[in-house]
Amino acid sequence: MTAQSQLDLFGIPEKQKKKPIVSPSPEKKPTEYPSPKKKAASETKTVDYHDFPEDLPPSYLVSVMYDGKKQLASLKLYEPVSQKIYFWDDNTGHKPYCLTSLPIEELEKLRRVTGHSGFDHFETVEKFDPLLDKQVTVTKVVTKDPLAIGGRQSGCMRDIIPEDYQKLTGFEEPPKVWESYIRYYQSYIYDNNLAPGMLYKIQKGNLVPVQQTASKDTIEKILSLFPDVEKEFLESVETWARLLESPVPDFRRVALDIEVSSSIVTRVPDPQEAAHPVVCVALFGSDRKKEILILKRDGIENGDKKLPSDAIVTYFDSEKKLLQKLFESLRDYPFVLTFNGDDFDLPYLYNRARNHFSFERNQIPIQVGRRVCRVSHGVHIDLYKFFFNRSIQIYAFGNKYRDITLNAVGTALLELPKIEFEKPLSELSYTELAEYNLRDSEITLDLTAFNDNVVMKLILVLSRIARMPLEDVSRQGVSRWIRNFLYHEHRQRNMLIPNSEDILALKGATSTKAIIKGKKYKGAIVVDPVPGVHFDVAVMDFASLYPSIIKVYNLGYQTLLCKHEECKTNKVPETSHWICTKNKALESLLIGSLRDLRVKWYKPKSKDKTLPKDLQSWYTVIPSALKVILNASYGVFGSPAFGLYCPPVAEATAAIGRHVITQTIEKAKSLGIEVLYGDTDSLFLKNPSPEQIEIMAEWSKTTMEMELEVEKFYRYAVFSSRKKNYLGILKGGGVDVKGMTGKKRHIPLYIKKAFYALEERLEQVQSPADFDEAKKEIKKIIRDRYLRLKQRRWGDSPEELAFHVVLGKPLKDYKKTTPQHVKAALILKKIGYEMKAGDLISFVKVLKDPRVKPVQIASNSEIDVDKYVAYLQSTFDQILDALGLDFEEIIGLTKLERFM
DNA sequence: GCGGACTGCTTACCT
DNA sequence: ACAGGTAAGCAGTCCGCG
Repeated sequence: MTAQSQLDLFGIPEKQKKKPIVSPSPEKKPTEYPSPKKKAASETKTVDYHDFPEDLPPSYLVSVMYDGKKQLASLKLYEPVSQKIYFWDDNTGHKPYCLTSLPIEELEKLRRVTGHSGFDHFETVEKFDPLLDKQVTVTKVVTKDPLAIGGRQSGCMRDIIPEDYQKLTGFEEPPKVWESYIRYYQSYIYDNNLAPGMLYKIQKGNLVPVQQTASKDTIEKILSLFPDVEKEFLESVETWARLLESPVPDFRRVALDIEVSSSIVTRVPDPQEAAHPVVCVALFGSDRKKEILILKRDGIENGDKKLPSDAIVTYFDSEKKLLQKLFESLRDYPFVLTFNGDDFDLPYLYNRARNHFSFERNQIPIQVGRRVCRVSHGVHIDLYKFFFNRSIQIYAFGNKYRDITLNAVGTALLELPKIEFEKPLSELSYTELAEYNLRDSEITLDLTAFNDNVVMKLILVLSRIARMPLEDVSRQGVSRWIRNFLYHEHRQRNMLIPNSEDILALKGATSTKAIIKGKKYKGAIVVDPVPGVHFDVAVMDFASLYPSIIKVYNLGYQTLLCKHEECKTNKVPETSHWICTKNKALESLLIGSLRDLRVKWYKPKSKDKTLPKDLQSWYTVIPSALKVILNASYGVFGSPAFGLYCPPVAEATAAIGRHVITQTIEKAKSLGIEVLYGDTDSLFLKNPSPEQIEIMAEWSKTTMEMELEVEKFYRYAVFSSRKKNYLGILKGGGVDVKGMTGKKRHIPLYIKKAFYALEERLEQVQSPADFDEAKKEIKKIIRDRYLRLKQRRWGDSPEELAFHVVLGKPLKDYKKTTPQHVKAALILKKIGYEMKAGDLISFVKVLKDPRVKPVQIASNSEIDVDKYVAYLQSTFDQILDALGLDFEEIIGLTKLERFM
């Protein structure tokens, strides 16, 4: 539950390694298989990258899609030796279907069903209904086409079965339809027990999974960590272990970035219209191959920028030829990376080519969808979407990047900033533009290549866990990942996948009252801190508290509020909910085994420095991926967007969490340990002895089955009376600052600098005796900053005084109030800036009326100094309280002056 | 007409 | 489109005040 961790994937960038296959357990290279016949990318108009080999050596399943023309599932496989994508079409005759409670005889009465152009046939099947807790007989309605099940048009099975049957019989309760919302290719993955990201081969035209014989030892080792567990739990661990211990390919890929000429500087060109020419394109390959395509234009200087000597630079007289060459180069790479390519680069290229140069569809290797753009010959990954993902941002990259722009993410993760120019892009020379363009593509590529390709590995491992194509897993959120792996497990066990609304109707009600207005249920406990400076503080926390609770307490939508009378006494504390004592919940089993695998195997592995480099890299990726999933595994149950949405599951988890921590606090007190603070799953203990710590850990394990461990020791910690707000100096150095204003991103740099100086000074303090001296210097730091403000000596421009606040929604949606950053944004809009949700607004506080001004147009003379003094005060009050200091006294106001 | 108490909105953060 | 809890600042409203 801790957000920060040594396990995040951020690190100093390394040179990308050249290695065909990175295998955690050394695999035989698949060279014994015949090499697939080569098919050169021809320059003719034919786009037939569908290469359907009879035999294919071990290849990674990277995507599954539905081919509407052929009406079947089509797979993309990445062969790591030739580094090409091959296609395989389903040959098993698998078809789309949904399930319904109506028997065949009744369904046959429904004309619109049997007469539907997409209708294929009915089958009677047995399933286990997890909501009714019994075997049921249902009818499988099989169709020729997924659209017949539940497309966007009306008249599909999902709608007409209940509608028409109700009309026919006049019954109040319409018959149920299940699994009609599942995408066909996902259904195909579930039914065939496929795992995207894993190795398959094609043998005499059939798809065959490749068994990983060499990883057997590792699997055995892992399983031996779980001695006395139930068979089902062990099987689950084994499945996860197989998915996670498989080798990883080297992804041959290219980053694409385009530049478009535009008349208005502050506006992004519309990709639908694609009205302006594509003037420059940069391609940056994982083989470090650089290609720059430049359109010749009137009046543009060549410029004197030196481009890299190994870059292939081509000038084009005609934009059409440029596009042709670009498409040809793109086809050479199985994986295409962009930053915002779904919404800009790819649709722009497609529409430009179609609308202005009459390209045929098959001449463009781009497929434009509503929200996603694919490349027809391979896999397109839009890194904007991936890095935008909150879970990835926080848990995988430890919140290292704040806003999601190529520059911000690039700077934070790569130390490779964008190239800046004083003039607008339209005025750049050819070589200047090319340099800029190439750098963007380089950043894009490196975002996936740094730290030994962690990002590619992360996407791969997530797609294995979630059973989703790489394209989807990189674009969708954690609730989809968790939903899909749970759906898959339902199918594997022949369980009916319940409709979300049925779960909600049966067990949707919560029974606690949230502290925050508008929330569904009560959450975690935050203990009031003991204000002051405390030396020798041990921070103990529960390892994955919520996943542990889900595991130990058997939580899941099936087991909460179950049907059995005899379970009703098995109450969740502080709620009216009960938990089943007869059956095991699927979520409990799966999340539990995943948690145990992370704690028992992957976390220790990640600290093992004796492993070879590539293995070390892999063993940092996996715990991060697991962390992302586990951290969200509780929250999704409280989210309506989640397919198995069940608020009582989330509510019970939080309630048990409160119970666990409350008991632990009581235990500490009974041992005579002072509890200084605690939040959700952590306890700050004042100077406990090693024995006391041991007793706490042991007690927690035996009485609650929860693992309580020391996370860190503070030499001393500083608390005010505020929750979620403290500063801790670690034993051995380093400062943790949590929740303090001085660290928040929106605060002006001018104030942050003072806060940082304070931090540095506090870090020097070794003992209570050192504080006297430190306090003196802290007073000086604050007084200096204050005086400089008063004397208006902050620099040539008010840059350092700017607040930086994100625009949370489109400007027009601020209806109830107009916050200051919105006022600033409105001014910017007036002078021609395009303002959209997610933009970071920088503004300063001024004396004149709207009291704020965008920093771009503000000058030193108009700054409202007193406002900044007030901010300085509130920022430092958070610390000064505890140190026994007073801001106003520090800046030289006497008690009397303050009173007045 | 104005100021203080209050509520609600908004953002950033913690676990 | 994972959750709830907390801090802070500001916008807007209501009420009392001869």
